[in-house]
Amino acid sequence: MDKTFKPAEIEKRWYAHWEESGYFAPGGSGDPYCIMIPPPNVTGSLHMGHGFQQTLMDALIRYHRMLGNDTLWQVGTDHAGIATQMVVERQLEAEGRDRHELGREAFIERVWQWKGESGGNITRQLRRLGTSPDWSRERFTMDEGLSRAVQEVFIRLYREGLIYRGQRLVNWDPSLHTAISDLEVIAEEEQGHLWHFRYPLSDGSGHLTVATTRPETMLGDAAIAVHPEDERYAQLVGKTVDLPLVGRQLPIVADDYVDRDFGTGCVKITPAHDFNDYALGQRHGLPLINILNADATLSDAVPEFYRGLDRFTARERVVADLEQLGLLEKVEDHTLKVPRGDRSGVVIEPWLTPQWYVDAKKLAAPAIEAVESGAIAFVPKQWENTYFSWMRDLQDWCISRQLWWGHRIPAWYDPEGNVYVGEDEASVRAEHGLSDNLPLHRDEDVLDTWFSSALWTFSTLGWPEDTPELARYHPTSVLVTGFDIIFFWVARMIMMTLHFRGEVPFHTVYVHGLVRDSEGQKMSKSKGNVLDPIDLIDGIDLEDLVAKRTAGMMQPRLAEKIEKATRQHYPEGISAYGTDALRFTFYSLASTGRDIKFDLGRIEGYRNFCNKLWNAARYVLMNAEGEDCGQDPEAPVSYHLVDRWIRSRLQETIGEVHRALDNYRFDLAAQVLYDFVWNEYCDWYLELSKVALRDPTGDDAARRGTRQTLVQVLESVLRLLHPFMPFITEESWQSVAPLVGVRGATIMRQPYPEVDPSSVDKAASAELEWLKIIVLGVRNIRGEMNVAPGKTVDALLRNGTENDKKRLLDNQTFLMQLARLGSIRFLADGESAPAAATALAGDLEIFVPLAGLIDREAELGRLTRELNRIEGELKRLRGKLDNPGFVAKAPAEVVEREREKLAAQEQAQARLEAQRQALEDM
RNA sequence: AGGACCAUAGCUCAGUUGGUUAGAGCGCUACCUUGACAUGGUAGAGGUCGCCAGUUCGAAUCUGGCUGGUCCUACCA
Repeated sequence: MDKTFKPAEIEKRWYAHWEESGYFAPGGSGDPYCIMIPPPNVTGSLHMGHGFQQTLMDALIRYHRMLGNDTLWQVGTDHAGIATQMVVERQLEAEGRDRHELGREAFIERVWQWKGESGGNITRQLRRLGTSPDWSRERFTMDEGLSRAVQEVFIRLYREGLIYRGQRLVNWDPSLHTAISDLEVIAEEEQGHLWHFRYPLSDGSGHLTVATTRPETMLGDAAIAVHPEDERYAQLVGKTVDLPLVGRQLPIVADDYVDRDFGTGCVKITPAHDFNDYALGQRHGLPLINILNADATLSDAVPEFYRGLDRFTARERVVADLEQLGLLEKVEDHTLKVPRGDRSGVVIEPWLTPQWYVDAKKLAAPAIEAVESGAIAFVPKQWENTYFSWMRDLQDWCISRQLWWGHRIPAWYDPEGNVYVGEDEASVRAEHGLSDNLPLHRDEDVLDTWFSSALWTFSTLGWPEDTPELARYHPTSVLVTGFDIIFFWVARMIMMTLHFRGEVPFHTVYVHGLVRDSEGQKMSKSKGNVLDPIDLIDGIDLEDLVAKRTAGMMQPRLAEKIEKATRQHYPEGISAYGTDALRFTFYSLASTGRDIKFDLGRIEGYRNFCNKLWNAARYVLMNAEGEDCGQDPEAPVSYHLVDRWIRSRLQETIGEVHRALDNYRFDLAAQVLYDFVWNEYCDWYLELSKVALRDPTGDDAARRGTRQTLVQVLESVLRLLHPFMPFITEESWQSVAPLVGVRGATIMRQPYPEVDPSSVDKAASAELEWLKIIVLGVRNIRGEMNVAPGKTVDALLRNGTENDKKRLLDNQTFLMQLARLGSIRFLADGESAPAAATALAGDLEIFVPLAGLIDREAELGRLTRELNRIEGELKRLRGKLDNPGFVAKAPAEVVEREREKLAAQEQAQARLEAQRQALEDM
């Protein structure tokens, strides 16, 4: 074994072996346990959020697999309609072509081809994380089976009246030429202007002033609205104004939507280009004047002069023309929220188009009920509120997209515009008795990607077929997801699954935080602060990292800034930490918080932890291989105190890990394991074992017991750690397991450790605590007195009980080795203590004689500091116990505990005070 | 505007139903290459738990208010 842990080689070797051996497939006779992967976007590459999420799921899966559950982790990707189409369109653009030139069929062919070449990227990366999904069942939302499920769902919802086609305002992306959902629109504050225009009253009696942030929309104005109780305008309601530049007469209407205090209190109403205006228009029967084409140029509905202009050019033109006419009253700077498409980044237009909708309100009621009743539980629970607030105010879901890549809507139109929904053209004709010469054309649109993702839990298991997998693994056990897609995906899955399966998609939704950089900033390409989990595993040098982060940057200034920041943050690049260290870091950060700040310092610490574990295994193997470790059940074995102690502590650790994992507290599990391995097993037990194994007075049974304990505890620890650090545990386990008499092809399929109550040993714990206090007391003296580590000191004990005396007898060798003592003994009756440094272990006093190596003044200082601390403690305790309310009302055992503390502190004070006197008198 | 969440050591975070001397890792200081490990060991410094009230015998923990920060939803043209 190497002196340091080298992850790269063993990771590749073990992963290939696991996958080839089929260890990831379901199996086991226990209850089914199933997780559906939130399908990553097929165009994507692995980012820290994926890494984090996959790692959490893998721990759950490996844990349950080892618990004996029949474990299915369903893996796959989604087709990401817009994103994927954009990628391929950009490729075409680079070739100087576009998709229209290619035609729909050839274009889709091209997308499939691209998917075949690059779609495996993300799954390759998932493998690097050591995840253990059942790759043989990998699915893609555009697969034949899943497409069938999508079609089936669409047709059935249509027939049930839950899908309908309607013409209304949607969020239109003028660069992608498609509708997008509310959730794909990001509205952020930007600097703009508020233009004030005068609209002359038709009767010539003056004008009204309206304010707008989007002047070009005035060409589509249909009315002016004022507040019904606004006295300034009351007499104008019912009159009309002349719309400048257009000449149309607009009615003045009263509506309490208007805010009297904003601007002039008069609002121009453009029903075809604003969601609020649309609603107002409906109330007042106003016409919809659609002034935009699909690409956001002005349509034929505007005066000829403006037709075909881009919306922003038209804006300048309209402002200039109104100014010319003297109708521009003023322009103010104004901050407003501008809606932009999260993919394209362009300003989104509310636009009037025919689209398909799901009647979400009807589907929502049972979905709300499922969470209220506890059939589905969110962890942490607070996310249920987020879910409810979204569900209670649900809008109908626009599911059509004007794209080519996706599930094409199974609807056909005849020349009259009648719609027929069905599996294919032939069945539509047959069902509706349409003659063969009636021309039908299929709807051009595809469905929102989330429509197919909403079916994910059951479509991946074979629905609408009645498969055995569906019966066995559905409902699934837990969904692991980020809070950012509770609306997007979780809610829709619940609605669809309840409707089509009559059961919930999963029992638990575990909501994790979002990974951010060390300053809490969201990681994004444009900020240049993204970390690729693979780079943390393999390492990357500075130049490559800079190149990677600035690649494809449109703005050179931004690239420069990113380069500078990167060079500052990672002057040495990033070193290779390995998968296990990365994973353990993710677990340790997975607390209940919403933000996960990823700090390189943490991963370095856990890389060191891997190395610690590695070296602990090295030590154990060096001492156990080729030796008698008690594999033979006939050989007599006796356990020394230290063995009984570590075995007992192991049981507590096992219990805590179970509790933590059952509550999705990966951070606590990681903490408990780290603490046990490093601070107990390595720091104390391994050191104690050295003493035990070298003890010339020990017998074979005892040495056998210690070796057996060394290997058994390590072997258990490896199994405990395996769900978190799969590679290092597998590699070590292969060498360690035979020493405990276990042989197995893989640790993956070994049972997870369970608490063995018979190994819990309170007495051993107490005695070892005693040993530790003495060792730490002497070490503290040595440390503070600057005694050279190589030098031994002597220790004298006084005032011990019979128990202390017995313990000394039993543990003398351990004390001497661990505290580097030359001798240790009790003072004889009547023997006076020499000038010494003092430590206390309860009643027991420990003296380390000064005898030339300890500084009297330094010891006086040390005693004084300790006495001051005790003084503070006494004050606190006396204050508490002098309070009659406390003594009367607090539970008796609490009062008793405080009294004991007080007595102990008083005694410590007396002892140390006496010692100080003694030193001062010298 | 409404709602949610957060505020604990220099940094990143734990702290279970109120009772601990408030913990961990990283960082910091001193000493040490001792036979598993310098990706290490030993010892140490460092916190009036954001602020103010209240409930209680007792508050980091419960309640209210304030301040600061993050996010979500809805948006005023």
